[in-house]
Amino acid sequence: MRKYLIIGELAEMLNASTSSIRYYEKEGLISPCNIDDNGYRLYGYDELYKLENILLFRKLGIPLKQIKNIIDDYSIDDYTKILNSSLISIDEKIQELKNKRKHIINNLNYVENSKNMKCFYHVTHMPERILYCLHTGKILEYTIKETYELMKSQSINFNDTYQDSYIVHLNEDTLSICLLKTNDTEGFKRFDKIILKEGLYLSHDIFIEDITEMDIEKSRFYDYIEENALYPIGNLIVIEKIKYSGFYSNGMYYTLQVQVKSLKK
Amino acid sequence: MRKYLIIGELAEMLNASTSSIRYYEKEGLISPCNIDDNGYRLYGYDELYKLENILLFRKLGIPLKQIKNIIDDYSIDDYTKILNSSLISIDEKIQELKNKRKHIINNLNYVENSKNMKCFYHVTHMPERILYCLHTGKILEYTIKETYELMKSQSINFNDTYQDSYIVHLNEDTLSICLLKTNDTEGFKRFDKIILKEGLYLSHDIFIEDITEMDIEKSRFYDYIEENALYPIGNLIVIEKIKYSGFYSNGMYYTLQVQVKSLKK
DNA sequence: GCAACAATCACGTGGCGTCACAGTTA
DNA sequence: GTAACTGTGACGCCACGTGATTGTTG
Repeated sequence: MRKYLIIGELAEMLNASTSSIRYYEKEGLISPCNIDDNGYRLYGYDELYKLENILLFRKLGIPLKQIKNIIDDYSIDDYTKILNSSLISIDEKIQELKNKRKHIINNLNYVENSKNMKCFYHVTHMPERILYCLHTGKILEYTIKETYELMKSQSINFNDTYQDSYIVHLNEDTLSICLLKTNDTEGFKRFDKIILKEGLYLSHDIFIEDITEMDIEKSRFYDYIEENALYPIGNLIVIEKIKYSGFYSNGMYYTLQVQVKSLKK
Repeated sequence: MRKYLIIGELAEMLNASTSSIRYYEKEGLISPCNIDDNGYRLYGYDELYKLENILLFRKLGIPLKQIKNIIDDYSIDDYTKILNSSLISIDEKIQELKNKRKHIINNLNYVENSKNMKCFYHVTHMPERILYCLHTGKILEYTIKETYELMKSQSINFNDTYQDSYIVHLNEDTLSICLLKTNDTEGFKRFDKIILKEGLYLSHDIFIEDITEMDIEKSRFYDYIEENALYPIGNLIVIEKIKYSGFYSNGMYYTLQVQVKSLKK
């Protein structure tokens, strides 16, 4: 019986492909311990364990050149260093994936809500939120170029407004571009802020294709408040959910919100 | 003032590169809403939101062709379907990364332990563990080819023995290839199993270059037991940690283990 | 005038996969 | 004989990045 493994057997043991093993050889990472009379590559335990480590590093996203360096002048310190650093990058990736997860779930919830939007009113307890007022003006009339210039002049990252936050309109006369955050955020401290107090809020999600529909929606919202005997406290908050207005819409998603005193107690 | 964005401005807003935007255009995913007199591409809000969604999908690892399909015949159902499926793949990725994390931490602990190996004896409480006996024979004399054939004939995945488990030697006369698992595992039920009872175990990690050193290590181990007035219960368990014997070794890592009755109480 | 943009086009990159063609094994 | 392997070498793939060359803007 043959003593060593041929390439396909090695590949099978480690769930690799023969072409990748040959590629690693071409790049100088691993070579067979022997060549059979028929020209076949032969591999032993050493190559098995070595290849397994190479595959581990590849799974960690480490490029072949770097793996080659690790192999070429191996030291325990380098080995642990690279494991430690990939531990960090794994943690970062996990965090990143969790954020994406949250983002997607928000998105899915929103789509779900928009299906049965008519009846979607809910009262929830909200933590204290902070509105950073970046600009006051009629944002809806802004061209994209003007929005861009505004954000640039204030050093605002579009992703900040897009990912975690919303653009909020306060009052009917003086619309403001605001960022809504639940934590006081370094880097936004230079802006005026308005605190939305912790408490019960009535929320209503809407989708409108033309801004003229907004008035109708607002009066519906207040009708609902009256019908359900809720007492509104303070101003109406209009949250513009740009992040949900992706490529499937010709309109915009908003959330109408107001703090309420619930009577049902 | 210009009304629309030029390519660099769009790229800046979304943290993309101009070359990727042009590439997306070449692939038919997005096109400017207008071309300026000078030939510059111009983009508006629609393109901004569309591109943002493209970038989101790219971040989720969805290939451009598939994104193009989503754009070309868009439906809410497809949109939610793809978000749901990437949710699943994100969860899988998170799980995979967590497993890698565990693997790396084990590895790091092992390297750390191997530094001060001489003094590394520890008594810990272990849960019930199950030994699946896959084969009985003198494993140490097996060629790699024989190991391969054995695993193949038993439909054992090398990764199973490698990732979560260890090869275990029971008794001195009848060495066995065993898989050590903490949960009863579907797919291994066909094998004989031995239960290692929950309880206190003395562990000792060793690294040996030649199997003849094993006897010395074993007697050292029993010396330690005697010196520290521990009562051994049952057989000595020799766990062969193939997964730590990567490309930095010419030998093999083992853990010697035995259940003990601690006198210090 | 000059730096920093824009445009187009061609080529390079990593980490393999795939294919053609010939020899080998079970 | 035949299917499934092995070998070598060349080319293809994705999602861009890079660089050359030319034109435009501020």
